[in-house]
Amino acid sequence: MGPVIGMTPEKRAETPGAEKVAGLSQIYKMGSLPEAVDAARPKATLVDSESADDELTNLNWLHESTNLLTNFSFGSEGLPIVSPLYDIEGDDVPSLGPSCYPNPEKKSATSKPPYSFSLLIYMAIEHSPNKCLPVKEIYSWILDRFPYFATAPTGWKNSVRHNLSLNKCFQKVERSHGKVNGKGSLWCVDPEYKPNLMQALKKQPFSSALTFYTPPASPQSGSLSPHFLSSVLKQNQVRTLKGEKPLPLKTAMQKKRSYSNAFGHPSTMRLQESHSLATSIDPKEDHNYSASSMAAQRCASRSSVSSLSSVDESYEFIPKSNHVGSDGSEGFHSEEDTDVDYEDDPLGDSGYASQACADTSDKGQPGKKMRKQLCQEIDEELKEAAGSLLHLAGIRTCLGSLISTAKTQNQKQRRK
DNA sequence: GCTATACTAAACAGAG
DNA sequence: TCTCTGTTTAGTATAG
Repeated sequence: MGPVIGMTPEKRAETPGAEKVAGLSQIYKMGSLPEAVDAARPKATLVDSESADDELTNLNWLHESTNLLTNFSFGSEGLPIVSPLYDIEGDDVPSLGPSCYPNPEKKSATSKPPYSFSLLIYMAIEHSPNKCLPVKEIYSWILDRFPYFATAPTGWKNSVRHNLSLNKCFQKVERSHGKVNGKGSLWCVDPEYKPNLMQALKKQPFSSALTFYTPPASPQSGSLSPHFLSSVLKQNQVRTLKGEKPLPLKTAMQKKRSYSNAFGHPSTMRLQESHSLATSIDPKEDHNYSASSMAAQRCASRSSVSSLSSVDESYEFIPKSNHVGSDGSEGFHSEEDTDVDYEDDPLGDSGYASQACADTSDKGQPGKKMRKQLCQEIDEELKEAAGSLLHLAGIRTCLGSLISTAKTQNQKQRRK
């Protein structure tokens, strides 16, 4: 069984038929949804695929979805877009507005939402432009979408925090340490568990939340993985120690792309990275949420934070001497320059990084323009990276399921 | 009855 | 000091 991904939140929910206003057309459009399920397919493929994709076997939740994806798509790569979900639901729901969210929940303002807290948090985070939110923004989002909580006892906030802390689907990403504004950390969805959450959402009476899924910013960005990011980070740390200029992320990406072009198809590289990401998690990891496994969970959870947080860490490893503002050299800015004020711009399109940049550019220091430009560049890189992480999670799941399916079919053919 | 999952409450510490 | 955030523990409810 998976982590706390909304197993039976609506069991006690007071809004049973709460309308399937799901934006299925959005799901249809969004392409690389790995959670598509063909209910008609027999279960068992995972067993067969064990040797081929070991890391999948540690995800017990996948046993429920071994019928995943006979139909799926990499929307951005020109493959046919077929959404079994769409078929299953059998609905032709009108496309949603720009917000991508129909607000079905508001129909039952006084009723308890049929989602578990983990799903609510997931939706909130996914709905944010940067796929990262501080707790306060998560509260706000939930309050906005589910007015029920406005009148509910404040204990729900405690539950939200409790969930964030305990549920390893969520990763804490430290904000910069400049401590100008904003308490606490940002919370992101661990890409590794994104499919789990999507799966859980799909199991909800109405899976409107699936419409939150957003494809990566660009096809190219699919080549960025947490491992890649952290490797760039490490390289730069070494370079910094050596007194060299840090390698900008974009440069590293270019090098990587040229490498993948030379030695294989880029998509292959992506999949390899995806695999490495997956294998970074202990196969024996306990995914339960029970008290007996809390400690193990916490270990696993905390260890998995590093991959994602490396994006954020990239702000921190540059010594002040290398700072752009001081010598005009390129590179990442130091942590003191990256403070975020979420109160002023709670994750607008500018996002975390750009907000940080705005802060830095207002201090009237030399190299202002250059810094601003660099900040924008970094902002774009981070956005790409964020999109890539999500994309990789989907690709990995798709691949695993495809392998499983192919193996099963092979075996069936051999038996014949 | 047992187990797993989810929710709630409470206490506590640290930071702003 | 107060509030917010994050962590931890304990207890309860529900479903399988």
